[in-house]
Amino acid sequence: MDSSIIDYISQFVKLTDDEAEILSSQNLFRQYEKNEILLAEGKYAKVCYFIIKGCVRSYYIKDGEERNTDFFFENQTIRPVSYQTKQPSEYYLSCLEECIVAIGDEARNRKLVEQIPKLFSLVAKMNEELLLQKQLELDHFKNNNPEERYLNLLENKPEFLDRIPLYHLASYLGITQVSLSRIRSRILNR
Amino acid sequence: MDSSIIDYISQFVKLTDDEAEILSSQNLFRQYEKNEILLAEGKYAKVCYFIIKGCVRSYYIKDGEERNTDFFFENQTIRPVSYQTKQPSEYYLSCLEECIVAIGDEARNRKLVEQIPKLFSLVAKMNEELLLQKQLELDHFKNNNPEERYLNLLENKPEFLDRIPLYHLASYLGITQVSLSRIRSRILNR
DNA sequence: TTAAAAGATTATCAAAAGCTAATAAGCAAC
DNA sequence: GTTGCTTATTAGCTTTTGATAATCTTTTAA
Repeated sequence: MDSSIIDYISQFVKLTDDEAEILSSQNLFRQYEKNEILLAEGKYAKVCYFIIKGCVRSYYIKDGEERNTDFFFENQTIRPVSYQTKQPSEYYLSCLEECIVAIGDEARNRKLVEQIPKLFSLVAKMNEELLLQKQLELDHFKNNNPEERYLNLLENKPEFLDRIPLYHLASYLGITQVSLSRIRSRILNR
Repeated sequence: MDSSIIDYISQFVKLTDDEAEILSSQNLFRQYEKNEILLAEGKYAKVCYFIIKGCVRSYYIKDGEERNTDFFFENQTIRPVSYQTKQPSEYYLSCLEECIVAIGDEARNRKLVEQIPKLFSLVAKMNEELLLQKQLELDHFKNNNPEERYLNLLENKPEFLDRIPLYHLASYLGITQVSLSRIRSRILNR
């Protein structure tokens, strides 16, 4: 049994042995191939994900082109917008690498929170933190040009550069692949 | 007594008369002049705000220039990043107009949630919703050019155009004032 | 090992944004 | 009114990005 989830949650709240047992017995693991789709546009997200291993890419289609919005790695939770809104998803979730993922559907999640009430405030805390990060990310994006944003990525998320192809990073940075390539060469020749 | 807060909360959860009474008796109102600073960079945010009347601008300084991050109007809650993180604020909050604001410090807020427990899940719900909005806002910002972003503002937040000077909107749109002016004339002559 | 596919860079040209400065319009105070 | 201050537009020039196409490199699979 993989203990990633228990380890992850234990960073934030103390779990009793019973609670840890509940968690580890409840979780459902699945393996996905590279490029396999977890969630497609138009579908309803019935589940949340916790990545044990691998990398998941979130994107949507604008003018026929994929626009990447997020990349998720090990020990990250994916709670699709569609899971929250109960509306058809506007986003795709697709595996950038072969992935091992823990999956929780709504009934399972609700039952878990009933059995371990402290999970409720943990989720609230995590959402607060996520909200904060999104705010900072948006502010940064608005007030820095593409070159600054690329340098910021190099500095703060080097794993993105290691594991994600540049042509995917380009739309994540809000620019074209060609422009990103020019920025990189501009930085090199300086 | 102003009933904005009660009315606002009642949209989301049913309040008993007792609970409404607790809320309306607890709240502290303050009036601020135009251009008065609610929170300055480097200060600790000890309180949250709920705007009864007026408009508050959030900004920070980059390269000596003000960069606007948000504008808050009537019936909006401001929960400063610094209030959440307990770190000195990187943002300013300043009144764009004369304002009437309800203020709640941490002790008061905590006590309120104790007396009216359903407020806890309300706040959690609101944070979820805010997170969703920020995600959409960020995605939109990344994948639309300045002209599209301006048109989107016209379409979806016309009150911004009515109540906020263009030179403040420019940095909110991630461009210069001059560029915004060009975009506007480009749209007109078409 | 070789061919095909995927990923990255370079070149050219047009469109848009930044920078700076000048000008114009709107509005409040005297 | 007219003076000053704030807000908005316009102009000239430079830099950057977008669009498209061609080329080069790396990875994958036969």
